[in-house]
Amino acid sequence: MSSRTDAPTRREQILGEAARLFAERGFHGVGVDEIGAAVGISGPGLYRHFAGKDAMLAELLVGISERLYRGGRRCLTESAEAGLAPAATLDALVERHIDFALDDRALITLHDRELDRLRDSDRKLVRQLQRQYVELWVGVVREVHPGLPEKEARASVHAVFGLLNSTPHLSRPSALPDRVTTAALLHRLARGAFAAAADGVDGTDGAEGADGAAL
Amino acid sequence: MSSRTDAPTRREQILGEAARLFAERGFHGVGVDEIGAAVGISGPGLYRHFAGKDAMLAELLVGISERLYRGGRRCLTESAEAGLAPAATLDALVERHIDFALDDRALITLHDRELDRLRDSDRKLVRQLQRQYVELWVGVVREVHPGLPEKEARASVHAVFGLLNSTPHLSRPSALPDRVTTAALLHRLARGAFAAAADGVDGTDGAEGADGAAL
DNA sequence: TTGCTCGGTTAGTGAGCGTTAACCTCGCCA
DNA sequence: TGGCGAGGTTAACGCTCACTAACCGAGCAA
Repeated sequence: MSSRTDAPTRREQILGEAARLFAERGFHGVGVDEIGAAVGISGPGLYRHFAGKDAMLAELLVGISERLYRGGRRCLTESAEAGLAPAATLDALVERHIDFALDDRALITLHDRELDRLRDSDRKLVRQLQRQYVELWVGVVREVHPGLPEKEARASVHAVFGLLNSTPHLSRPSALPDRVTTAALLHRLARGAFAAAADGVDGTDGAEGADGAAL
Repeated sequence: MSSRTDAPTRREQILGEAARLFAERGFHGVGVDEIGAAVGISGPGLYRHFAGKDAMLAELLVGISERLYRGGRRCLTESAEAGLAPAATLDALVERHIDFALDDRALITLHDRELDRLRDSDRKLVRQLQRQYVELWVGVVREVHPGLPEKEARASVHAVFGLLNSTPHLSRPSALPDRVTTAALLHRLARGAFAAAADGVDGTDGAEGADGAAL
C-alpha cells in the first residue's frame, strides 16, 4: 500500500529480486538463502516479511495478473470516453501489453511458466484474472473483425500473447533491437496477425485503420 | 534406433510419460516414483533404462531440438529441389512447425520451459540446435522480405515461434477449434505477422505469394 | 531506565526425493 | 541343468532445502 514514488520498501525489494531469480532459474531452482543474499540479508530473515517462499510467488503472480487486467480495463474505458474506434482500442491494448512485456520481463516469464506451483486458491484467482483479461481482448477483437468466430478469436488472442511475450524468453536480450524499435516491431506483428486471422472470413479486411501503413 | 512403426519399446514408453508429466507439473514437480507408476513399474526400476532423471529430460530436449532442426533443413532442401519461391519455403517451414506444435505439445512446452535444468553440455547442445533452427528461418524470412534488417528478422522469428507455440500453454485445450481449423488459423496468423514485420521497410510487401488469400 | 517491537542472526530439524544396494525371477542359450 | 543377463523389487541412505527455535541488538515510547 505504499504510495508509488516511495523508496522501495524491503518487501518490494525482496519481491523484485525474487522475481528476477525465479525467472532466471525457476521457482524450485532458487533457494531462500539466495533470495536473502540478493537483498543483503541471509536466509530465514525473509520470514519476517513473508509467510514463505510460496507466498512470494503468489504475490508476484497475483500482482502481475491484476496489473494486466486493470490496465486492460483502463484501456477500454479510456477508449470509450474518447470515442475511439475498435481498431484504435485494440492498438491501445497491444501498446500497453508490450509495455508490460518489455518492462517486466521477469514477471511475464513467471506468469506463464510457474503458474502451477501455486496453492489451489491462488491459482484459481490468477487463472480467473487471466481469463478476464483474455475475454477483454476477445471482445475488442470481435468488434474489429465481426466475422471471426469466437473460438478462433480466442485462439488468436492466445497466440498473440505468445507473440508479445516472446522477448522475455530470449536467452540473450542483446540480440534485440533497441526498445522503441522492438516495441514498434511487436506492434506491427500483432496487428498483422489479427488482420490475417480475419482474412477470408469477414469482409472488412481489417486492422490498418489507425495510421496507414504501406500495402 | 528402433524402426518407426515398432511397438513402443520400454524406453520410449517411459520417455512419453515423462514428457507428459514434466510438461504438466514441471521437471522438479514430478518424482521418479510417479514416472515409474505411469508405466506400471515403480520407482528405481527406471534406472535400468536411464542413468537418472536428468538423462530423461536431456534425451527429450535434445530429441525435439534435433527433430525441429532436421525437419527445417529438410524443408529447405526439398523446396530447393522443387524450385519453390522463398515465400512457399517459408510456408513449408510454418506448416511443419505447426505440426510439431500440435502433435507434440508436451515436448514443445518442455523445450522452452525446462531448458536450464540441463547439464551444461546438454544445454549447450540444445541451444546450438535452437540457434541453427532460428537461423534457418531468419535466412528464409530475409529472402522473402529483403528490406527487413537482420535483428528485426530474428526478433520476428522468435515472436512467431511464441505465437505458434502458444497452443500448448492453454490450460484447457478444448477451448481450441478442431485441429485443421487451428492449424489453418495459426498459419494465417504467422504469415500475417511476417508480412506486417516488413511493412513500410521493404517495397515488396509480401507474403501472400502462395495461395492468394483475400485482401 | 525499562521494556516492547521490529528486523535481523545462527543452529537445528524434518520432510522429500534422487539414487544406490542387495536381492529376486524369469527366459534363454550352451 | 546350469548359468547368466535383463528387468524388476524393497529398503535404506544422504543431501538439499524450506522452515522453526532461540537469541540479540537497535530504536523508541512511557
